[in-house]
Amino acid sequence: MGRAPCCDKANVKKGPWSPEEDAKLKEFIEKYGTGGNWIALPQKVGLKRCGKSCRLRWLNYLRPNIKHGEFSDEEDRIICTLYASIGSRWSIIAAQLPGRTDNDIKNYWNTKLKKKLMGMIQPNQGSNPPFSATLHTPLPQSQALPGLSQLYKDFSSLYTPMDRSITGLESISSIPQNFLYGNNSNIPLTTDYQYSYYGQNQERLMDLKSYAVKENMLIFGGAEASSSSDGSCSQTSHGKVVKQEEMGFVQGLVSTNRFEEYQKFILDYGNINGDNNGGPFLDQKPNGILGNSELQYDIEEVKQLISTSNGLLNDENKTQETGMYQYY
DNA sequence: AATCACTGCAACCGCGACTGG
DNA sequence: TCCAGTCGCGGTTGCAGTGAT
Repeated sequence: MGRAPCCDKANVKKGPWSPEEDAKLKEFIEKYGTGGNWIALPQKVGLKRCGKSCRLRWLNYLRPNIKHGEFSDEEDRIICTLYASIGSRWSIIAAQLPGRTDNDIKNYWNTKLKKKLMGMIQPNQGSNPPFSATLHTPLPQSQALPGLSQLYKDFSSLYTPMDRSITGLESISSIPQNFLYGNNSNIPLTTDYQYSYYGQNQERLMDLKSYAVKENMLIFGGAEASSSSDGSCSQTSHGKVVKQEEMGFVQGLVSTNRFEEYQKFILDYGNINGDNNGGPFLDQKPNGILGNSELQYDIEEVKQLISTSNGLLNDENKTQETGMYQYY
């Protein structure tokens, strides 16, 4: 038995939207809203379109403040960072890029950014890196510190499945910077990556170090490190919202179940908007954690990531993922 | 000028998750 | 608790535009 169609496909127009249809839909929604029911909307509007199609058209094209056109380097960086950390969760990534839609970002990744990165990690092809890139020197294996498998275990005990009723996409959109910031104040990035995690009450729960063990570490983004020298934290209250965000990231982290491979991706990243006050991430910059506008990728990992085009997730993992954690 | 190949993007499709009766 | 209806997401497709031959 098949799934019931969401609309009467025989009487539904498909294909590109005409300006008239756009105008009708836009006018209606601006006047009356969606009414919380997309399926019923086309009839109200007088369109022979599927409700899903209307929703898509509105979200991706007609909705106010949609930004089209070139992606900036900053946006590239954000996309790369988040893709490396959470995979193809386009809606979450889009939430970090005001005015961009998940579809836009998905298309951009599939058609341009992926190629850009592939070009960069295949230097023989002679293309320029999308952002400034430098090579890192190999690190001593002997200095290896606990990897993310251990981290995963630790977090598993800290978090429980999430209650969606108190969460939303918006909340998860703010991946806690705590994890993305590395402390490079004293130790060169090339030899030390420090994971720092601050939970509620700004208590430092975990402070892990890891060392890159492979050669050819890449840095995406500017080489210049920015710091939060005063050590102050702009967000003084860490209630549920913060926890949701933490959860979002941790889930993104642990859901991959490939921590040892994953750990080299999200090593040190900060100051995502290139200033000190912008963006949802920076608001939560914890005490003493330094931002660094660099992203570090292991070449082979990036290659693999791109070539699989499934990010860090696969079906095999999804079962386990949903069993242990829900994403939202 | 015609044809072909490639690219980018809008739109569609199917599925899992959620919700309310 | 179940189930139908709906939403939202990510993968995929189709097509128009553009460049190369």
